[in-house]
Amino acid sequence: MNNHLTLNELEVFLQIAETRSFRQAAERMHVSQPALSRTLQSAEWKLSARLFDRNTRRVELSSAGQELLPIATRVLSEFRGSLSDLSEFIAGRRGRVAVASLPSAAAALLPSAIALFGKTHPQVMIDLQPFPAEKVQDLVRDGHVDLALSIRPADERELSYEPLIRDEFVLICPADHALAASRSAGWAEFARHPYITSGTVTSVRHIADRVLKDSGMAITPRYESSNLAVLGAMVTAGLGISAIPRLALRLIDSTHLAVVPLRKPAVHRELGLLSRRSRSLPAAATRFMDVLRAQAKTLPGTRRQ
Amino acid sequence: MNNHLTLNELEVFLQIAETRSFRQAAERMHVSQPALSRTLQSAEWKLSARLFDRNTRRVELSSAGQELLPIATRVLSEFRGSLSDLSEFIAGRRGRVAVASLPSAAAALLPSAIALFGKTHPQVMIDLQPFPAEKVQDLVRDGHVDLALSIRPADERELSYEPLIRDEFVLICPADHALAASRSAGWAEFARHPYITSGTVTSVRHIADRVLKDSGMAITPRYESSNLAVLGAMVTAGLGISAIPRLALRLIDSTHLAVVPLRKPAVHRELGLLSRRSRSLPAAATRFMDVLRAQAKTLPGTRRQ
DNA sequence: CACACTTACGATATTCGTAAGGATT
DNA sequence: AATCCTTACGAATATCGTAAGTGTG
Repeated sequence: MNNHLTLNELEVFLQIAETRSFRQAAERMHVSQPALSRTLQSAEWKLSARLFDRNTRRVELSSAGQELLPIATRVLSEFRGSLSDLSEFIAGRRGRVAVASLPSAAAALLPSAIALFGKTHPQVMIDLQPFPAEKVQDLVRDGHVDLALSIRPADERELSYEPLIRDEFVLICPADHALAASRSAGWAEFARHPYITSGTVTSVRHIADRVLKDSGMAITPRYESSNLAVLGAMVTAGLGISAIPRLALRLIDSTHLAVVPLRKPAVHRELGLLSRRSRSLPAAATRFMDVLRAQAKTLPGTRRQ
Repeated sequence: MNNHLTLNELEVFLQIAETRSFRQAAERMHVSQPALSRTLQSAEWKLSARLFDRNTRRVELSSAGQELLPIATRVLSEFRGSLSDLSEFIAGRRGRVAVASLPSAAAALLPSAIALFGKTHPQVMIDLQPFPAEKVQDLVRDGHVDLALSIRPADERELSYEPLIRDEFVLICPADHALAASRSAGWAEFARHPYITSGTVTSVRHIADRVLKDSGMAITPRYESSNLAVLGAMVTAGLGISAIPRLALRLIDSTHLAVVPLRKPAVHRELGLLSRRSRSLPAAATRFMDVLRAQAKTLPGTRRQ
């Protein structure tokens, strides 16, 4: 025989204590009165103490009952409160979502998505961490973030990747540059004008290098900056021209820049949702991914795959 | 279907979370492993969320499980702690006992009883309230105290009375008084010497008055004091002699007093345990009553009935 | 005698353990 | 192949509701 009190027994005790009547308590709990009577007896048997001094006309708390009353109230309310908090979490209405992202996506796509998500999920905290692609992958793989916005990972065994947006490469040059008025340009321009590249570790650099290598042209960068804002300033200053994904424009002061789509060949950087396989996501994270997918469709200057 | 979590389900969850293994958790809880598996599934079904990301080789907390872990720990420990406190109370090892008592018994019998009780019940607080007999009865009847030490109540329908000690009346006189050396005395002495009585509302006064009336002697008090300590001082000062129960000597500075048993006739004030009928006593109060009964047997100058 | 709690008893629902199944290393 | 979690199923246990019983005002 188990001599631990049940939550139901506590509840029965509480209802009898409140109504001072077995019959009314039974009505409240939608059970027959004998059933409730037996439940209380079971509790009393387990405690080896009467909880109510009662006869057919009076029901009063015994001393043990008086001692149990605050306990039952506290335990039950804490139990329910906590479990209700938990179901809020499970429903995705409360919690924390850790998101890693390439800096360009963090600046271009995520702020509006976070704002939209926040309207329907005020109790969910979004923790946004901008990092280069490799670091982003590590964060997802190690479980430090729930999801990420990044390029397709080399190894998809542990990581799940879902394409979201295609980000077109554009040429940037000073507003008064000869190319500024062009409707489109080719990568061959980087052989004719000083070429500024982004830092060696970025995904942008990798893609640009590959395109230039495939083209067969021998193009040597004139300058290099691992910081896109600095790179933008260098272009503005007339030091040269560069190629960046359109989304990355959000990281640059483009007031005095001209932006020309690169169409020969057209090159896109694909960005997608990264998450860890074999790990269930918090519901809030799943909801946030839904918002990101919806948001990606409406992004200007990008095309869905 | 009830969709409230069970304490057992919480416990199962906690054990699995601690051991990260269904099999080990089942051993700890002394149930078969399939039973435990089903219990967890029931919890997951009720919450509409997986609590562990698991396969046959790995058991890890899901995000919902991580959220539930501190809740389960807190709820279960509070539940057990509170119920363990309660069983201490029910066993009489913890709690509070409110005791009312005639002042003489409070001074003579109760301090040593409380000291003895305190040795075996360090967690029980005794609240001792000295009052005249009528007030004592009211306190018991209204439930303000659990038990009392007093004279037999006039109405025993609501109050239960159990005789405990018989307290012999003694004559007190100055140490240099003519009666001081007597081995015993009669109530007739109060006709031959100035007689000091206690206040009108006390049980001592009622008994003395009745004895004197029954004796047929016309004895008028010379002085009166409702405070026994003052009465004792008056006797010491030579203003007269008095009759008090032997226990009341504890309320008096008897350094310069002589105490002579009153034997013609021998008169006793009976004191007993008073408690309320139809009301279960806290276990600690019952234990204290046991100590009082034992203590009463050993009291010098009194005889058990 | 009317009302409220308790006891009795048959029916229902829940929980359990054993045994077989399936998946991962 | 070994280990661990899941599913299946019959058995044991617990809980329930109806009806009869008991006591109090």
